[in-house]
Parts: sequence; C-alpha cells; structure tokens
Amino acid sequence: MSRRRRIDYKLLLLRDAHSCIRHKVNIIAIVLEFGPPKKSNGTDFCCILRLIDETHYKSGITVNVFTANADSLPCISAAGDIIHLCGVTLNTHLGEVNVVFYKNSSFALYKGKSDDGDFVPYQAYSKIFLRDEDKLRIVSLRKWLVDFHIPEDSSGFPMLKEIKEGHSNLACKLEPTMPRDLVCSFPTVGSILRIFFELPTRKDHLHALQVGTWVKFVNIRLSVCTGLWYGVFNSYTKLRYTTNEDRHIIERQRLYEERISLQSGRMPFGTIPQSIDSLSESLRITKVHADHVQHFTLMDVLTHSEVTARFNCVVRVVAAMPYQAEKLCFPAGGVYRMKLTLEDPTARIHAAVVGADGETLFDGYPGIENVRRKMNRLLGVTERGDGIVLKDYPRNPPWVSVCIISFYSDKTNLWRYRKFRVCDTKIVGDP
DNA sequence: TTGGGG
Repeated sequence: MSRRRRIDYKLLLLRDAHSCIRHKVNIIAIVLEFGPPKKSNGTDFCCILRLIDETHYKSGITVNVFTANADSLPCISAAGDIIHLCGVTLNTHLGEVNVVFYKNSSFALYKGKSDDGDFVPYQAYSKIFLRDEDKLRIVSLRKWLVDFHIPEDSSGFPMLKEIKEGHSNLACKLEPTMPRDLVCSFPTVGSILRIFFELPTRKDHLHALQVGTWVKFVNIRLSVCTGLWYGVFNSYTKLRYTTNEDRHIIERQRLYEERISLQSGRMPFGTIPQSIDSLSESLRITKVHADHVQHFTLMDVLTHSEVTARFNCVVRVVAAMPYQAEKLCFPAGGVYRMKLTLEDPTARIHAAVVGADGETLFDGYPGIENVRRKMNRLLGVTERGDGIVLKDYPRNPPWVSVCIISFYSDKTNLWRYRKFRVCDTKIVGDP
C-alpha cells in the first residue's frame, strides 16, 4: 500500500488543474494572497488562499481550507511563501477551478525567501512527507519568485487621494497604531489612512504586516466616519504578495520621494500647485501673522519632538464648537471661547480659540453679523447673496493657513495633557 | 457541510 502510494504520488502544475476535476491531487505553489481565518457556516473554520505557480500566475487558483479549529488553519507569515498541499480535491464553481482542503488533506508551509537547502516547514497540518521531487519544486519556485516579476493588473489600486467608499484594493505602506513612540514613526507627509480590523484578529495572523514596508490589500472596505476616511480589514480582505520591485510600488515610492523633496511637499495635495501663498488675496480666507515660514502637516505637529512649539499649517476647519455667531459673540465671561476641528490629509486635531486669539481671528468684536459671515467662510458654508445660508448645500471647508501652538495643561504628564490652540490667525477679506 | 473574485 505504501509502495503504491509512493508510485501514485504526483505533483500537479496549476495549469493542469482543469483536467483533474473531482480528483485528489498534490500541489506545491506560491501563496499569492491569503485572507484571515473565519468561522464557516458549517462546523469548521475556514481560510481562503490564492495560489500561483510559473504555469498559472495571472489570476491563480483559489484554495478553501477547512479545519476543525482555527489554530490548525494555515497561518501564512508572508504572501509569497510556499505551500505544499497533499490530498486536496479539485472542484469547479461558476466555471472556475478551485481547490478544497478537507480535514483528511495535509499541508506544510515554507518560507518563499530562503536558502535553497531550507526545507523545514514553519507550519504543518497532518503528516506530510517531503520527497526529492518536492524539494526540487520548492527550489524552483523560490528561484522563479526572485527572477520573475509577476505581471500585476495595473487597474484597481487607487492612490489614497483617489479612494471612493466601498470595497477596493490598496497598495500602501503600513504603520502602527497609537502610543506616541509609535505615532512618531508614521510618515508625516502624504495621505494617511487608518485601518481597523473588523474581526477578532490573532496577532500571529498579522505577522505579514510589517511596519514601514509596502503592502497590498485586496478587497478592503473604505468608508467615511465623521468625515474621516477609514479602511476596514474584514473577512473578505486579503493580503497580496508584493515586492519593492513591483511597478506599482516603484511608482509610489518615486512619487513620495519627489513629494518630500518639494518646497510645497508638506502642503495638502489639494492646494498644490496653487499653494496658499500664491492664492490671490480675494480667495484667501485667513492671514497668519508670520507668513512664509516652513509649513508643517498635522502629523508633523503630532509627532514633533517638543511638547510646546509653534507651527504654520494648511488645514480645513471641519467643525467648530460652538459655531453660532450669537453664542460666540456673547460667551460666558465676555471672551471668545471656541474649539475647532482641523484636518489635513495626514491627521485631525482639535484646537481651541480663546480670548485674545479669538479677537485676532475675528478682528476684535465686529458684531454678530460679521462674525457669522467670517465663520461661514472659515467653515465653507454657502450663503446666498443676501447672506441666507443654503441649508441643503453641502458644506465644503476651504484650505486655510493657521498658526497652531502646542502646550500642556498639566505638568504631571506633558504629553498626555498636550493641547493645541490657534493663534495669530485672522479671517480676512469678506467676499 | 462549510466557501467560492462579495
């Protein structure tokens, strides 16, 4: 029996899959994409992979892996790794061939980038014997992966500044979340998209996401929440193999380097090339006391090495609290007191406008009607000629220059109590 | 069984 099995053993090239429908086969191939583990609608857990080899690399072939518990599912450490599948079944679905891994199948995972002689799997399910021909196959796939650039469909990977709501693919660099030391390792120029994980994610399933390296997400959900863009990594999202030599990545890296080398590189893209400095006076909404100094992005502000500092930024004022002129003009205590929500493509912050800074912003106390018009300009509220606000007209906050000062409100923890205020900024030139 | 370029 064992002798017979050895004779029967054959590795299937992916191009021949269509001729073996309903057969059990053995495959060694490269993991082009992999999704997160999830509960199936039956009794098992499931994980979906897409495989390629040198005979079938344009779209590849889907594998549905089912195991009784989540820990047994393949936990791919990087797209581009190699999977050895034994006793998997070929099926068709809507005219496409796919592979099903049932519980009596077995798999082993090998690093895609490794020495020729490295045949130690980093994960295996069920006993799997590695024959000489399997080793040769692994070596040749590793070589192919290095020498060959997988032709990438150029469509469907928008830049962050082009994204629309819904499902999309993204090619972007990955950055970590929150604590200050990590926030400081973010890039501070360009469009920054926060990505959240909708599923309970196991840490070891995210090994493939490495800080500072390029990553391709397939089918990530993009949505706007309270005016900010988010990516949502969900059960349909996959990570796709990519390299620094991929032409999408080369192009994006080039654009990024070009951008940071520009004088205006830290200005939001929407304001370039007609930068705030060159806007004609009539279009300018604010004037900052010390113009013509270096511009900072809001991420620069957040990641600045000192708690207290002063920054000139180009932002949109997306909200104000309060925003009604009558509340601003008769505030408790007789001084201005307002909180603004400022946004640029890199981040969003809240900044206060209090007392004398408010007097600078509104040019003293010019009366309810003037304050109302100034606020409408700042917030991008559309008015009719007679000053009546067009209610159903979408608000579109313009890009404005502001001066932001950072400070702390409590000495016990400077960074935790770091706050921002807008100062030396004046709303100018009524329309 | 389940899921499958959603």
